[in-house]
Amino acid sequence: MREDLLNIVKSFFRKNKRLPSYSEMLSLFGFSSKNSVFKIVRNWIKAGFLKKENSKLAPTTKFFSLPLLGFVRAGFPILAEENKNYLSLDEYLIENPEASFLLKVNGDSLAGIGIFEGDIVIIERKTNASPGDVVLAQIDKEWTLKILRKERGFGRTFLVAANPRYPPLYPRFELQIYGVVKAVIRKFN
Amino acid sequence: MREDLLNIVKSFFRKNKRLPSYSEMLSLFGFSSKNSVFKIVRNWIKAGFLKKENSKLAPTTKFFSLPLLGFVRAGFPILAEENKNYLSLDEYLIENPEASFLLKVNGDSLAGIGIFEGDIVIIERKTNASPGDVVLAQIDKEWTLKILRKERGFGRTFLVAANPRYPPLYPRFELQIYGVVKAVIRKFN
DNA sequence: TATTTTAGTAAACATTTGTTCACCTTGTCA
DNA sequence: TGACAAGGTGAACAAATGTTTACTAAAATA
Repeated sequence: MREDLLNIVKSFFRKNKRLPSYSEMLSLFGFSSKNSVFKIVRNWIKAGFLKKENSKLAPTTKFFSLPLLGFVRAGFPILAEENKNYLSLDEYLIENPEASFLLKVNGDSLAGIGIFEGDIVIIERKTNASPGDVVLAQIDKEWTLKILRKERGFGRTFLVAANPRYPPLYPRFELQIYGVVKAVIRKFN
Repeated sequence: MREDLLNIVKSFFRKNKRLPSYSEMLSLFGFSSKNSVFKIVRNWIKAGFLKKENSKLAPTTKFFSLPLLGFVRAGFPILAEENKNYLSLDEYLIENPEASFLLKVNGDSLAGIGIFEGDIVIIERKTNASPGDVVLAQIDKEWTLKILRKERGFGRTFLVAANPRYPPLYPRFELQIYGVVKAVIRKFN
């Protein structure tokens, strides 16, 4: 399956954001006949790393994905080839790219749910949200990132932090929701 | 700048994992001369969304990126066009794709540093790590995800949780580091 | 208003693309 | 041992690609 050659293609894509043409692979691989490339590519298509529609080559999701492991139980991760799952982060995290943006978090008001200063949250623009959602909102003209709550009965909506040091925020005049947090990411080091 | 047409191209790329050819853009845009496409693409290249090397078209990082906002201070997010930053998640999160894999977390032993059950961590394969790193390790043949610590002086290395309910783990025989956690991601809902 | 720039059409073209065919070598395995 | 699939070379080719040139209409600008 020439995993080595596939890695060459992967790093070419990483660098150039496109697949190499057959002639380019020719020199990348050090071969001298386009047909060898043709046959190798055919295998990758069969294996599901690449695909072709009307003779235009493109990667598949699998091409970009990292293996996803899981623990069977406290003890052993599933490493077996057949149990591997693959996940492409971009696709996993961003469902609606047109309406999404990122926000760098500051403050520790959401520390209780594991959102810390410096984390990046993925926010999807929308003006409605459900109780429990983490929302980017404007409360009485002041921007903030908090958890949305609703009073029992036909209650008002208000905002709470996930940190006992911050009191709940009840809007004096209006509470305008701007987007909801779909994911958090944090990089170490 | 025809942002609308660029969005068509973006969603084409999202779906097909490649850029459309000029003829394909022709029908995507509803134009009837390849030259109009040529000129539009030329503008996108000038604007930094696409690039070209020896007449092969490819996206740039900016093409994939989401706008990254930040709070100036408690109060207002930077929304101004000129202050926008862009970030491509895949590139940001995975520095070394060949050596990286994902692991679904279970247990709450790292809850103190905001790593919860169900989160996904990005692990980079390596056998050495520094104290303070979150590591995937085998301690006396048992796999675990913990924080690496080193005793003062010329001390032994051992593992600790980020949760008072779990005691530190000193290896009886050996502590084998398998990789270090570079990032965490958590999806809501 | 007159003038320049921008966005589009239409046709022509060299280059490059992916594909196919015939052939050769090598290692696998029955 | 013999057969056969797999991996490679080399040449040939139709189709599609990106580019160029000339021309037009509309919009921006002075």
